Amino acid sequence: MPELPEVEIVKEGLKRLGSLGSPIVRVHLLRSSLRTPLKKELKTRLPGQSFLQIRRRAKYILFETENYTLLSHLGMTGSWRKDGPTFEPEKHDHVVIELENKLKLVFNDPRRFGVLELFAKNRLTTNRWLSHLGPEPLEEQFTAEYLFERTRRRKGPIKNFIMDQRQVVGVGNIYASEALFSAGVKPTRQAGKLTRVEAEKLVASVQRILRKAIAAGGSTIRDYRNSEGKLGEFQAQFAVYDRSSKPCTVCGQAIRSRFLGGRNTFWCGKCQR
DNA sequence: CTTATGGCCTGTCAGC
DNA sequence: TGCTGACAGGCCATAA
Repeated sequence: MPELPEVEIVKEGLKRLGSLGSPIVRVHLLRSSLRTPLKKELKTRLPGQSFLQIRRRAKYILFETENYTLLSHLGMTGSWRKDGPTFEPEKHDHVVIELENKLKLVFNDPRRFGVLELFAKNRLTTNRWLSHLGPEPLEEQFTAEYLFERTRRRKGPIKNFIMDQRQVVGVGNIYASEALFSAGVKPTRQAGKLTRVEAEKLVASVQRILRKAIAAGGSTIRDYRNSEGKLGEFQAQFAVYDRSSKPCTVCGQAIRSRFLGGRNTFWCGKCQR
C-alpha cells in the first residue's frame, strides 16, 4: 500500500494529532512479532521518553525521542490511528503507545508486513533498513544527471530500476506506472537505454506525480487511511494504474498491462515509447 | 556486479 | 452459500 505520499501524509497526521512533546507512559505489545519481532525493549525503554520529532525517510516513519529512534514501516496494510481513554483493541491492533496527554497511538496491520523497531540514536543509520537507501526523490540529489549515470549499462526494465530503493526511494508499484506514463517512457524499456532527455522527463515526472499525490492525500486502493481515518483521493487521478483495457486519457487507446518485477504494470502503448 | 525468485501474512473477490 | 485460487500497494535474503 503505502508509498512515499501515503507515508508522508501519515507522518504529518501523527504530528497534528498531538503526538509530540508528551511523555510516553506505557507501551502495550499485543503480539510478539510483525515482519520482525516486537522486542520487549519497546516496553522497557520508551516510557519516560517523548517524541521530539517525527520524520520520514523513504517509506519509513522515524519517531525521534531523547535517546532513541522508533522506526516504523507500514508494510502493505499498516496504519497508525489515534485512540482515547476508552480504547478497546480492534482486530489487527498490534501495538499501543500511551502518552501522558491521554493520547493513545495504535498500530494496526492486518497482513503484518509492517516493522516497528527501536534504535539508539547513534546507531540509526547503520541498520539493515536504512543503510542502503538511495536519495529522496523530492530532494536536490535526485537529478536527471544522477538518474542517467546510474542507469548506464543496466539491462533491467526502467520500472524495476525506479522501484529499487537503492537507486531512489519512495516509488512503489503505483507511482512507478504513473510516473512512467507521465514521462512517456514504456516501463519495459531497458534502464540503460534511457536518453538524457528521457531521464530529465522521468525525474520531473516522478517529482510531479509524488507531489500531486501528496496534495491529494495519497491513494486509497483498499486499506490505506491517514491517521485521522480519511481515505486518499489520488486514485481518481490515475492515468494508467489499474486501468487495464480502459481508454488512455490522452489518446484513447486501451491501457495495457503485464507483470514486471513480479508486479502488475500498466502503460499506454501509444503514448509511451 | 546485476537480476530473479521466495517468503512473510491476511483479506477480498471472481468463478465454480 | 461455501469453497478454491489468484491477487494485493514492500522489502529482505538468497540464488543464479
